[in-house]
Amino acid sequence: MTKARTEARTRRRGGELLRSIHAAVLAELAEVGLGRLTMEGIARRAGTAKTSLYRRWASPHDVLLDAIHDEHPEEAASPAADDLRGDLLRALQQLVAWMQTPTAAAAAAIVAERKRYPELAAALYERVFDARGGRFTLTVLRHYAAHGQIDARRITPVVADIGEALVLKHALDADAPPSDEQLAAIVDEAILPAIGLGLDRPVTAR
Amino acid sequence: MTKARTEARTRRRGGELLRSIHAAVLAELAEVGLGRLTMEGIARRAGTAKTSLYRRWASPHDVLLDAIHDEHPEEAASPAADDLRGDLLRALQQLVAWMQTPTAAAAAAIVAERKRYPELAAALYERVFDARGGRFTLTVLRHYAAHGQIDARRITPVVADIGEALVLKHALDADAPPSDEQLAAIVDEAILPAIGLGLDRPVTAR
DNA sequence: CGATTAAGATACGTCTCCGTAGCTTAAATA
DNA sequence: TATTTAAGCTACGGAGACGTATCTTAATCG
Repeated sequence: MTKARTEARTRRRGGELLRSIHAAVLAELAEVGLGRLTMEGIARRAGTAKTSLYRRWASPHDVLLDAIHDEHPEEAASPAADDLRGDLLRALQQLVAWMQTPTAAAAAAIVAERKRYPELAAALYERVFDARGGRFTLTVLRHYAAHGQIDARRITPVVADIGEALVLKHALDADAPPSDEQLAAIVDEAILPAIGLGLDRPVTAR
Repeated sequence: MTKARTEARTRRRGGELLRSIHAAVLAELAEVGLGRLTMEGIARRAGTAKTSLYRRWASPHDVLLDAIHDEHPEEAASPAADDLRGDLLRALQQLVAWMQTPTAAAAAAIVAERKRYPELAAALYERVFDARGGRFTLTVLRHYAAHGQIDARRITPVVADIGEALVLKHALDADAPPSDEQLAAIVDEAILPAIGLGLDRPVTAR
């Protein structure tokens, strides 16, 4: 008697199976967390056999690293027009969009537990954060500084981090990314004043 | 023959034992993470019997909640002198000091995994973040606004978060809290400009 | 001091995951 | 089509944690 289970007759190989496994490990990470990632769990979710995983990877973390490596988005930084405020806003919107990616969720989990799994964190920085520029608003700020529209001396490490830091903090506090209005407030009330382009009064009534 | 193990002759009870268990669960959390907290691990580390834990708590998370509840620091906000910059700096220093606390490490772990363990996160906010004011720089800003030294309309939610957000981001990026010089840069380059007290040129050469 | 309370020690069956072995069989390749 | 390659399936002993039960005994209280 053949098995005749629900698993049908088709046997996936190579790329198709690989993509399924990558999706499975990211989903598993989101559900059970980094500390409970397990070969059995990944195999279950991917609908494959544990032995097939062990043929390619030695541990759940190795599977995860491969998944992160292959799924990273790799989008370019925003090209700057002649609209500093709009470009800053778009840069933060790109950041928010990326934050809702499965890869970003995985990255957050890894960063949060970096003390426990330093190799994972190191690989993450190497393969994701360094690969994509990382810096969202900094790209914009440098562009306008290069064109003499803002004082280059104002673009300190602290100033370059303001936008990202506030988006991050908002996401942590509210458990949701900031809205476009909140992004605008970040630009108007924090970033622009820091580069010497503050308005005389708050833009958002409050 | 009695056991004569290293565990000596003294049997701890009540408060002493409880404190040991609280320390154990925080240490265990730091070492293995929230997803791998285990009654056996806590018992081992506290040098007590698993059965003694089950008599009081139903799960590792319950032990952890008790520990957080009892260990929270509860320090008061900085009293404001007539030195806005200095008070902001001191507020951020208080934040940095708290971040190095075991309770803060536990809080970070819980916040990072709040999607997975929402009851834990809820309890954390209730028992820690609400209990202590939470807001470090906000207390200072409100004080000076009340005394008319800064424009109250400038103190928006975004502006109130700038200091904390940058400290947090620095800690995440560098895996270490910011130094006093870096705190000063945060105050001078981000917070003060946002409340309309920016200097004409950057304070820290860079 | 005697009685009561709470902690320590041990043991148990059950689960889940570990990593590996062996075999079968579908898919790709020559 | 025949062969090779890679995936699926099942099973195993080992480890660690689960939650509970039982018994002993130290600490505390009346």
